[in-house]
Amino acid sequence: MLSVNFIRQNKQKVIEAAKNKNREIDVDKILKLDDQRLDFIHKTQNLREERNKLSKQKIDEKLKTRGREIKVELKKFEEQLIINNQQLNELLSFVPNVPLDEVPIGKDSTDNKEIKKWGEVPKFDFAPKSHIELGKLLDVIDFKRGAKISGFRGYFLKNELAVLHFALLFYVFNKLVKNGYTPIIAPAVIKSFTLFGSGQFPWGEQDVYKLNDDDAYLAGTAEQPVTAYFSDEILAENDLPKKFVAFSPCFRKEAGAYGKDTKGLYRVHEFWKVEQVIIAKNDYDQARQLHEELQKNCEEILQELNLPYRVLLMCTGDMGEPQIKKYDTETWMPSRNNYGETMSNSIMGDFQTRRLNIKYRSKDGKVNYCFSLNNTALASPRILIAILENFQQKDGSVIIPKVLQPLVGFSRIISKNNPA
RNA sequence: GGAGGGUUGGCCGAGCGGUUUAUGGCGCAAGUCUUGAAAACUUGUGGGCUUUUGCCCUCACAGGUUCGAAUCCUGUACCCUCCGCCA
Repeated sequence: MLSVNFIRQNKQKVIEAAKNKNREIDVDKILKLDDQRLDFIHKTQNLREERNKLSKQKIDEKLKTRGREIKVELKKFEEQLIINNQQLNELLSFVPNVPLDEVPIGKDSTDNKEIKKWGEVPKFDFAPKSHIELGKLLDVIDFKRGAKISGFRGYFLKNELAVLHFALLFYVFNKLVKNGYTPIIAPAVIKSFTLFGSGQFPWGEQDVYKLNDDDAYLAGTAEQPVTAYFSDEILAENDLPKKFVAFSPCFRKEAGAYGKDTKGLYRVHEFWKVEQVIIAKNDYDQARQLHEELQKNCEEILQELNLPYRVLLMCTGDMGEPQIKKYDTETWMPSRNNYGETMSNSIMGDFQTRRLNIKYRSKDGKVNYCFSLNNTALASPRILIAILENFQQKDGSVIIPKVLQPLVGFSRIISKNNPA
């Protein structure tokens, strides 16, 4: 959420930003509604002032009559103010955040800028298999029964891969704990305000599972519960930045992605993620530094796993509405013959913290909105695609990354004689 | 699911129809003092409107009663205790 005052003072910038993010907004209508809002505020304030003065005087019938009149008038303006505020907030909630100057302007993913490449893309002297084929051969993924039990995009992870899945998540979680991040297990059943707060709503409602008639939804990422952790609180500047490494299951309807990546583990309804979340003070330079730190963390993880990857600086047209700068980290996936997104690293500025009312008191006593950032540390099973496909051998076996071998207790996944 | 008790500022905690502009304490910040720090003292410490002065709102949230509500009534949310169920 941007403040109306910011929009008023940076009208052209806000209009440009929305256009660059392929969004339409009506800034003039917003400003007109705000003018009306101020008018109603003045009217109600004057009436309240009169009422307060009245109630301090000695009461007689004449004052009582005026008191009743004030009550009626006040109610009229208060009701109009409420309607006005609703209309204003509705429009405001659709205004996307303004990207930083270094973000390239572009229409879609073709305009993203590749800023880094790491690792050697493997060259196979045999015909490499996809993770779907490997999963079947090694008896470690069961899509058929997954669909039977869970439905479209359902899957079971089995045997060594189920163990590897846990090992990966734990390895990454523990690595960031050692880096000083506060470990946290986040709820996946969350209230709607957290989804609005993170900026998932109003844009991405169709992608979220809603439970029954309660105010209960399934989280699509731990970003949602963890960013909202400090909602309605005022933190001390000395305690910032707050850095979290969060674990949660993630649920996505993928309603806008029918027909896209329909096979395999790439795009599934249910997965698990270790997520980095930072709540920081209102400082762009520090935010940029923390953004780089989050980036370094996720790249180290891929390097330790020895997976080839590249980093993209996302253009305006391929960014989410809340974000002001974003890196996507993509890992090489042989079956796609391309890199596939495995991490997404964003600065949100105060967009989320305004919606969630997260503030801090600075050393001079002033209260201001925090900044928030987040980046994936590891999402599984998507990362398993890269591991299975990059480390496959001619005989179909898969070598486990060295750093994980002590955790899983084996060094290779080999094909089963009698796959179930 | 059932029965009670609770929710006041960054935190603790008074107030239970009108001098409450929400007592008091703690924490935090600034200032005075000091070589520096501590202590002590002074001031400040939620949001909005307003050029200044000042005004309005804020006692979980939403309604209601009243000339007037932190205070009385109703509903909702959340927390605590106990019973039941349960990995």
